[in-house]
Amino acid sequence: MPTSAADAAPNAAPVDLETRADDASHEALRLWLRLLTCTNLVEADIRGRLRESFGCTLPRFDLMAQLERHPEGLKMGELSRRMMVTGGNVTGITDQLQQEGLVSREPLANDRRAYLIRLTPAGRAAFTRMARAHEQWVEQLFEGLAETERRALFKLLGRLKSTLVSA
Amino acid sequence: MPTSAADAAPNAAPVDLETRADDASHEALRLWLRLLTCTNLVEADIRGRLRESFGCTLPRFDLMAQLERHPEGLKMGELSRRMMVTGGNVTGITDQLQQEGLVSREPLANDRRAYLIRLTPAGRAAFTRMARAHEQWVEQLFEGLAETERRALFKLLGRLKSTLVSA
DNA sequence: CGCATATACTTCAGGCGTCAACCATTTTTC
DNA sequence: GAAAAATGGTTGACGCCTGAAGTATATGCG
Repeated sequence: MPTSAADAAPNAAPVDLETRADDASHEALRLWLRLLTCTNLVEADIRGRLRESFGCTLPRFDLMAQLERHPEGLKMGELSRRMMVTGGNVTGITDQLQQEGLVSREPLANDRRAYLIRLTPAGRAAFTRMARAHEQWVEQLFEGLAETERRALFKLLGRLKSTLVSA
Repeated sequence: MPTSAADAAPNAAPVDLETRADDASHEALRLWLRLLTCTNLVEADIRGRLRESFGCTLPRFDLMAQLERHPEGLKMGELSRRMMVTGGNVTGITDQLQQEGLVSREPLANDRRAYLIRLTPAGRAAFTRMARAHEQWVEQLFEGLAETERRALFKLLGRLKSTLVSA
């Protein structure tokens, strides 16, 4: 939780521009802090429930979720990109899910370097059970916001996201 | 990155309520997903810069930031609560910062179980340098949003946060 | 007082995540 | 075609983070 270093006592020097700059920074900082807090709160809640109810972790769930919506299979790199984590990380999670028989690594005809990762039937079944609960949890977490608020928030985050990726 | 299990082909069964419920869930899910993405993008950027520019990690920076704004010192438990991480985690990070001479653990008169963690002069100096850059990074990351957008987003996140903690 | 409970912190095992280095296989380039 | 570069994936070292169990001190209550 970052904070700022500059809430010192006021001084007599020309503070116009600097004060404005500081204020802008503070404002952005507080926005960022709040964004992070909200994400942490939601994430902690979901992770806890996932663990309690299904003995599953969030990353495992997320990986399976990607596969679920891409039944044709995904390569490791695609998984990595979609999950916004590094390749090495995906390797580890995939290894475990494969060990547990929830996903499969199939060789690719054209490219002998790559695999195609898919949910096994068991994996699909396990994921479906979890996804139902997961959807409800998320809906509950956000239902304190009115429909219009959710829509507005969604839109603003969309704006933010687009400026972030293009920056 | 969670997704939903239900974009199957349309069927003829009565889909009214269920469809609505699904839509509401999908909506919340997409909102959550977008929130997470934005946070991840910002966090990754800042972490990378912090590492490149100062060889520091985000958690270390955050811990020091908490101490900076509480010069009277904080107990481990307070740090843990403010940083929204477990106590065990704070122990580890504090150990390292202490090793590096950036923070100090001072015994507490009333309570021999607790310490008071404080920035050392060296720690304060190091943090001040980093905080200056950090503020600019954050401001840059959000400057793609107009002032009114930032304000609106800040407000909406405040609403979300309050519903989350009270839930 | 003396026991029970609560609090402050640490430790440990294990999973997540990064980065950097590495191997194997394409693809490019000349 | 062969050397060079790019791509797909894995590995290993290291740090963050959690949950559960453990230690030490404080507090409450009979």
